[in-house]
Amino acid sequence: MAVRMKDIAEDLGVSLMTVSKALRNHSDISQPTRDRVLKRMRELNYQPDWIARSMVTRRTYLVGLVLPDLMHSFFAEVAKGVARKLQPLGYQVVISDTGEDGEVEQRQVEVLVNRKVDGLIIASAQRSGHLEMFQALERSRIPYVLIDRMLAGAGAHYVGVKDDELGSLATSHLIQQGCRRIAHIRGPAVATGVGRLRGYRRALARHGMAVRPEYIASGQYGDNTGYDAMQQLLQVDPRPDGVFCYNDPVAAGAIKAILEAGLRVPEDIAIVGAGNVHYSDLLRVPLSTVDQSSTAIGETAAELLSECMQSKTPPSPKRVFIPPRLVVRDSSRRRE
Amino acid sequence: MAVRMKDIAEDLGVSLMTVSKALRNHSDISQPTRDRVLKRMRELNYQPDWIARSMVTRRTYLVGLVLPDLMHSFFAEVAKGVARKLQPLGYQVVISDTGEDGEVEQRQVEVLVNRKVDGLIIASAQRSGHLEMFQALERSRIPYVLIDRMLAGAGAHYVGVKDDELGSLATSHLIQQGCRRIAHIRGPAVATGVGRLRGYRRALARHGMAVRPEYIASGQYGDNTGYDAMQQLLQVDPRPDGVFCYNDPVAAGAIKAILEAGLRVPEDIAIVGAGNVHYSDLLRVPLSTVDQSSTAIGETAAELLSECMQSKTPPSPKRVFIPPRLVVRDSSRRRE
DNA sequence: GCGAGTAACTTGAACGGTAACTGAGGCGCT
DNA sequence: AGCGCCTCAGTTACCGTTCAAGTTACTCGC
Repeated sequence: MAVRMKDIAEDLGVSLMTVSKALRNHSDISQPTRDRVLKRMRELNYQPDWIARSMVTRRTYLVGLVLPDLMHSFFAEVAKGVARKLQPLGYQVVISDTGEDGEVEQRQVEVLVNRKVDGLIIASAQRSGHLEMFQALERSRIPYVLIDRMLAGAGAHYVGVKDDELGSLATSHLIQQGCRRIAHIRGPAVATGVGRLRGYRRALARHGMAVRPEYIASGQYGDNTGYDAMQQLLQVDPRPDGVFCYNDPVAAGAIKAILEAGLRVPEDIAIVGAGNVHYSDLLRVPLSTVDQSSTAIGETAAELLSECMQSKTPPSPKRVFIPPRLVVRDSSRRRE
Repeated sequence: MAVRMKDIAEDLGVSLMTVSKALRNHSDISQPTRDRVLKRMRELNYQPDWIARSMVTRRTYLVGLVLPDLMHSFFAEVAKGVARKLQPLGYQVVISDTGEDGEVEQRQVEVLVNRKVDGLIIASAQRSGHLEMFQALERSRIPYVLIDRMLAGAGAHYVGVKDDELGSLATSHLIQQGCRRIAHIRGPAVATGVGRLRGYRRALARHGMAVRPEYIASGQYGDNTGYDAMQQLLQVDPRPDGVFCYNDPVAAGAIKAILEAGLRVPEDIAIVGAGNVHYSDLLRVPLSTVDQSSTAIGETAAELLSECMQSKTPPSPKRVFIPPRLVVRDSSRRRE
């Protein structure tokens, strides 16, 4: 089997503790001894046993990353950001895809807590108001950072954009492009969905435009719901001339519906999405969108979490807002 | 702190071992005692400590999933398939994104082996011929399954498509659609790239068409390389009228280049990709592609691996080939 | 020349489990 | 009565590490 510290100790005729100290370059050991030990370790290719170590240190160097949907490239990008920051620090990332299901999420978080991960990063699929999971999390004393979707509840760390700002930015852009009948395909009743809707409303109000309920269609997360929602909007009279979509997949679906109806994007209807997924530029009509700096979100969350995991006392809740950034492509360009 | 078996034992006035046996419903325990123990466990919400258990059982219930790029939705889909199969069995999946870098991959695999994962699923970014990593893996006795990219080397388990078959299928399709000057944007020198190229060659040969070196452009993995490669191909005289692209992102980039050059897809140039990524239908031109059943690959690999992890004796290497399936969309439809 | 101080190493007890024995009774059989 | 066997529970010994608390042996000041 693998080499253990004991083997090296016996081999060198020193005690186990000496080896252990040398390994972790503890202070009270002489340079010659330290060298002898380290040399032998290298020779035997000794690899410390994480499990045994975890057992006594109570740290696993495992971090849980709980995401609603890995196939949504926004989250895949976040995951990359998280891993990139955390791996150099010696952490491994356990990714869990909840399929946008709050209950699955809750179970997964339980499992991860049970596994004694050192920390968690969560883009929660919990509906607003459902906070049991977080109360349980608080009790477990495991530090966690929320990303993308903020929950009103307890003062948790958060990294993401302000969704109302995002919604407002996208909507204002459509107004500036000359759209006058602006619709919104809203997302589900999670924080992001609600916030973006609020931003949409606010932007309209600020420009003195009325919010027409029939211009607010319910989507969910994916492209087919965007397709369906858009078909409904096309029935409304007068037809909208601009649509702010909850996210890019929804927007892509909406564009498909518009083109199939024989209309043009952006001439007849301008479209803005959100997320700036990496293939936005390759869609039927290159998609205008609001960039959320997904990689930065992942990296920042990872940094914040690693701070929390270092300090013994839980630092006061921090909220990092990443400014949303408009990326204009063809789908909304109506004026030069 | 958390409840331990010891607490329950003392609480009930039985020995620790009794509790342990009851928990794992070992045979030599009476029903009444078992019930008493289990009841108390539930009351105290006892959660076995994975780490302590791993320490002695030498199993971690962790599985490593090593992928070249999570943002390529093909791999994200595979990951979902793997997780879906493995989580119900009590395994957690540790995902590692190697960024298509063989060295990073090697380090990551080392880390995972070191962490004593129970098994590995790998879509390797190793260039063909570089087998050190796998030799080391064999030595570690940790079961592993290769996916997507087969390596000629040792008899490892494999799940994926036959890439030459895939290449041949795509190329034949272009021929059937009436293309006569068929180019290929090839992938890197990993198994998939090589195999698809071979299939392309074979299909041309079978139809008595010559393979023209200037029709084979070097791409890599991503859409921008597809874009660049296509621009080169557009310079060739005579211009190709059909292109089989290494994968969907490459194909998407190629389409962008063609449209920007003022040509039409598929009328001037027909395009086929591979992978059937979920947004294929939403691209500039809905993309014809070869489906590789990514989810099925993930699930099958997971099943195969869990078999290996169960049986004490390493089962003989199995290769599961998933038949590639042509999905025709607009980008290659030239005949009704 | 003696106690205090210190540098360098050792000891023993966890950490929370599991596995392989060991042992106490009860029962049926000769 | 004595033997073996079965059922159920308890004992003991780890698993590989870390940590707090020793134990040496040597230096130093007075």
